[in-house]
Amino acid sequence: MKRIAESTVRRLSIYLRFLEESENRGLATISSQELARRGGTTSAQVRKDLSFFGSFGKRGLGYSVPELSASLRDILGLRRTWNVIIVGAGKIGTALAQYRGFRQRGFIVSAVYDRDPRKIGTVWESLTVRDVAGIEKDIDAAAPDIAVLAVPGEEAQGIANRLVKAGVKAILSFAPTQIHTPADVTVRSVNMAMELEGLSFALTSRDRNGAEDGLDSASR
Amino acid sequence: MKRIAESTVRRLSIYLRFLEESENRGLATISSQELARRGGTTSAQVRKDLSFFGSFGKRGLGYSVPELSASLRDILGLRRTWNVIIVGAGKIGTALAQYRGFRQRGFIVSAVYDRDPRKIGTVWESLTVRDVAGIEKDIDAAAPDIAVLAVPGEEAQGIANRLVKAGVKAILSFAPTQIHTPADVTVRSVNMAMELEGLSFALTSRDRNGAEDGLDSASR
DNA sequence: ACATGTGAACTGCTTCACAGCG
DNA sequence: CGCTGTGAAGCAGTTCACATGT
Repeated sequence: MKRIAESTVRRLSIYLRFLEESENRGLATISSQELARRGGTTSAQVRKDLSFFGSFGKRGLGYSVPELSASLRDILGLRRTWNVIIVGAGKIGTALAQYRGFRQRGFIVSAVYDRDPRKIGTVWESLTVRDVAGIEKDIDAAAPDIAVLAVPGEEAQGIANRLVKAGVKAILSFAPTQIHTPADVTVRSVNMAMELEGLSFALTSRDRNGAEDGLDSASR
Repeated sequence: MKRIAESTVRRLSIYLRFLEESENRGLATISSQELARRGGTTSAQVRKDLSFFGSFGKRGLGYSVPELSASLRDILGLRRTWNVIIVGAGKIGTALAQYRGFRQRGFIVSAVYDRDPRKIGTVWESLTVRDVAGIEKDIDAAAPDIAVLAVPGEEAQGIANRLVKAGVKAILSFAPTQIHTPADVTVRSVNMAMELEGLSFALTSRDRNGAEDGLDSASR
C-alpha cells in the first residue's frame, strides 16, 4: 500500500467533521466542491485525497454523505475504540482527562498518571490519579493504544522513553520540546509555544513588510 | 521580502527552544549538525532555514548560541510582549488562562471571556471572566494582538467573525472545526480530534500492512 | 581541516485538465 | 450535461554537493 501524506490524513479528518455535521442535518449527497469549500481546499484536492483509498462518489452526482462518512471512519480507524492513558495531571492533563470530545470519538481515557504524591490518589471524573512509578506494570497489563504526554518539557523525553520501552506505539505530546522515538512509534505533537510564535512571526513580518499582503487564510 | 514557508517558521521555534536550553547550560557555540539532531531534521535544512534571514554562523566554527538565540527571537517577533485574550472559559480556556508558559514567553493574557452567566464574574489568577457580549467594545479599547478561541465548535466561526470585524489579526483556535477568515488574518489551529485521528490512522494502517514499517519518527 | 551558505537537483504534494461514466 | 477519478504538469520544500571563508 502506498504511503499516505500526513497532510492528506489531516484533511480526511476535516472532511469527516463536516460530513458528520451534514449527516446530522439529513443531507443526502455532497460534492467535492462543497467539501472543499468548508475544508479550505480545492475540489481536485478532495478527490485526490479520497482516490488514495478508493472510489466513493457517483459521477454527475457527488458523494453519499452517510456512505462517505462511514468510509472515512473506516479509513481513519474509528470503528473501534482506543485505550488512552494520560501522563501528567497538571493543568493540561486534567483538562484533557475531563474533556468530553475524547470519549465521544472513541478515545477512552483509562488512566491518569503523575509523580507528585499530593496528586496521586485524587479522583478526576471517576479516574484516580496513579503513581507514574508503576506505569510500566500497568502498560504491561492493559496495553493502552495511545499515551498522551502532558508533563513538563524536561521530563517529556524520559517518560517517552519509558513508554516506548513498555510497548506504547502512539504518543500525543504536549511538551514544548521535540520528542524522539524509534521509527515504529508514531508521535504527534501539540506545541502551544510554537503556535503562538507562529502568530507572533506573522504579525511581525506583516508590520515589517508594510502590511499589504498577509499570509494565507484558514491555515493548516 | 520572500515568503517564508510555515514549516520553516515551525522549525525556527524548535531551534530556539533548544538554543535557550543550551544557553542555560552556558554553551558558547553550536553547529547546524547538532541543532538538526535535536530538531529532528538535517544540517542542510537548518542552514537553509536560517539563510532566509541572513548569515548567522562562522565558517569552520558554527553559531554563537547567545547570538543565534537573540536573532531568532528577533525574527520571530519575541522582543516585545503580545496582548492575548482568551474567549471561552471552559476546560481548555481556563487551563490556558492559568498556563505559565504563556506569560513566560511574553504572551500576556489580559482578559478571559465567556457567555455563561454562571462563569461571568468569577476570578482565575487575578483575571475576572468577562461577558463576551461586550468583547467588541473591549477590543476597541485595548487592541489585543492575539485571540485564543476556546469555545465549542458550533460557536467558533461566529465568534471568529466578531473578532475579525473588531480588528483582531491573529487567532489561535482550539475548535475541532475549520475557521475561515479574510486573508489578512492569520489563524493557527490546534485540533485535538485531528491529532488523535492521525494516531488512530497510523495504528490502523500499521496493522493493515502487516506491521513491518512504521511511519516516520519525531513527527512534524 | 572544518562548517557555513547556497545554487542546482530532486522529491513529493498540489493543481490542472480532461476522459469516463452516471 | 455534471461531477468524479486520475494521469500529467506545475510548484514548493527538501536534500545534495561544493565553493567559500576562517
